Amino acid sequence: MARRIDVETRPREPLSRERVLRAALALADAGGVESLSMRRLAHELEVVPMALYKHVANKDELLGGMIDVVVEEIDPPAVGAEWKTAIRERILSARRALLRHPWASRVMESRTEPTPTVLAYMDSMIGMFLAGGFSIDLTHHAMHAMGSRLMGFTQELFNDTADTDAEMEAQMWGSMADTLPNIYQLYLTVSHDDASVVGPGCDDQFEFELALDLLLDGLEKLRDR
Amino acid sequence: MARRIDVETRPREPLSRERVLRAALALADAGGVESLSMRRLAHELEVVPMALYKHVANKDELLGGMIDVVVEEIDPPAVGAEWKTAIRERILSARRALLRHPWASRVMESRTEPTPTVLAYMDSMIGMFLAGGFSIDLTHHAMHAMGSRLMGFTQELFNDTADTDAEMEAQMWGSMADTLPNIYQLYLTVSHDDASVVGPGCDDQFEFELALDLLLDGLEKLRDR
DNA sequence: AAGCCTAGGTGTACGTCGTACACTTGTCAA
DNA sequence: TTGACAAGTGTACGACGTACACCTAGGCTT
Repeated sequence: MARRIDVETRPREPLSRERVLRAALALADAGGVESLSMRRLAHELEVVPMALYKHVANKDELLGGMIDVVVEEIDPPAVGAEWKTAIRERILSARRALLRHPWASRVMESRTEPTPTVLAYMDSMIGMFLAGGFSIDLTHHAMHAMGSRLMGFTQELFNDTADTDAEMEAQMWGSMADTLPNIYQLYLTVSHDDASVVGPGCDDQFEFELALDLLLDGLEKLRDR
Repeated sequence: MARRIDVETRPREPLSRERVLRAALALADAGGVESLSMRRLAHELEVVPMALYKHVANKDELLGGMIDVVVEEIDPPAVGAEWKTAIRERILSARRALLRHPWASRVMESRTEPTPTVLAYMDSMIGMFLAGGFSIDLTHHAMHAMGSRLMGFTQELFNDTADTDAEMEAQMWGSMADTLPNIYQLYLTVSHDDASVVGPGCDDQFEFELALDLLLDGLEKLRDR
């Protein structure tokens, strides 16, 4: 009887919480969060599913850890800058992190409890408002008014990234002229705007900054009143 | 051999899409959306799981139908009112509908494609901005800036309705004084504010209206420029 | 009256999921 | 040498959504 041959010569570096998180990030980045299962993740790491549970309590904690990684990618507050530009820049940095990991906003929304890392981010944001001369009460209102936009969330209802085939889409727009005249009108004007647009004729970055500035300017007026 | 006795005398009214939706709404209202499964829903209707599929294509379509029911609860636009109060009132009505069905916002966020009912609501919202004298372009920006708030979404990051036991909470706040000083400070001032508050010392309705007015006032300024 | 179509409800089965629990194995301290 | 402990394994369970074949009762055509 032949003895077992080591078909796998490399000793396979051991798992670790960090390695698990990295692989989970990669999986979610590549295929969306719905393609991230404990079993698939284990498979990716060439390990049996239950091995993950030695490094992560359960799937929920895994998701929390993944969010922490994303939040930690957000730049620290700029030093010495005026409050508004400092907050603005930080939120734009958060948005960049979120765009790098499109699954993150959905995951955050689906969770009920914030992780300590997220709390720390919120705490630092509160500090930025206070440092900008906002009273405690007004800072409180500001945090609520900004809401998830503080984390760079776009807060759009539907990300129109769904790629339907062109034919069906054309037919849809055709029938829309009668049933949804206003949306149709909007679509017409937007689609032949200037060329500095993303996707279906609409610059998401511009829209985000516009809404952000609307809020920040409004808050500033409240502060100075 | 005794013939089978009808132990079930009432003929059990037949299923229908509407009956399925109503039962699904009830289930989600009662126990949250995570307690809504096709199997449980079928059980509630005293029917075998697969029977549902004669009235609903699949679970996703069921969720879409549930959202439609919620959206249809939103009041129609007030006639003859000024644009800002009309939009304001309608959004507040949407918020009331959402508070009646707390699962609805999460479900909407998790979907990629809007239902025709939701599209109709958006269309009518666009119409309200146009009727208020907004240009097409500015209306477009307004719709983006309002985002999911148009549907009454609160856009808070974490709904602090999680009821942890008091002891753990007290301990948490204790350690927080050092690690999260700003959140702690906010908590201190908010918790002994005036008594016109809801829940943990914070009037969600007030915060929602404040943020809403911030945006509407800002948009109005853009329009008049 | 006879036959048949069809809408609506049933039963069984498959593949996937998260994870509990008992086990082996490899490593290092005493 | 022992024996504790951390890390990985194997098996199993109860959910889940839903494909597919089947039954059955009512109403229509002939």
